Amino acid sequence: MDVRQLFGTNVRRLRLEKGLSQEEFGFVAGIDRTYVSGVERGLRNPTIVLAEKFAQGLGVEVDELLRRPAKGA
Amino acid sequence: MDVRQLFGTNVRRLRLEKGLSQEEFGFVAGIDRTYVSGVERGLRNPTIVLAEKFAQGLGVEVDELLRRPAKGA
DNA sequence: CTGTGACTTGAAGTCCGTC
DNA sequence: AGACGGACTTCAAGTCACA
Repeated sequence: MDVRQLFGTNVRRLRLEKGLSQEEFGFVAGIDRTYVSGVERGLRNPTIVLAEKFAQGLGVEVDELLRRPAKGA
Repeated sequence: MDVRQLFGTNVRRLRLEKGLSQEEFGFVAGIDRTYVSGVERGLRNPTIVLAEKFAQGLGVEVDELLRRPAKGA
């Protein structure tokens, strides 16, 4: 699994859990909505600084967004 | 603590634990020695794809490099 | 062996709009 | 609400010489 895909999947999951649209999330996180879209689809390769911006907007730690889903869960 | 500093500190710690010089690590990870230097000092803002390259070279998961040191340890 | 400044090229990141 | 396109500016990627 590609890191970008992994990152995007985690972002989407957490964003949905918070019941936010891409636009709303982009607004609170201070990130362009088209960029959010690209990231969630694994098309973008964000920097670690941007990654933290995503994390803060989602209320989680950065490393959580790069964590591989636990198999046994 | 800035993410870049955090990332760099983790990289340096892990690299030292493996007893590698920046040059040696750069070689195994396929990253320029000066780039490694810049990252370890928190001057660079690597992308998540680069971050994974660092992780692979160090034999750890990506999220580990962005993990904040546990206070109670 | 490492730090550092400088440099070119490519991609990150933003903004516009459309479907 | 979200996918997707183009054009644009900024900055990261990657490498060098030198301390």
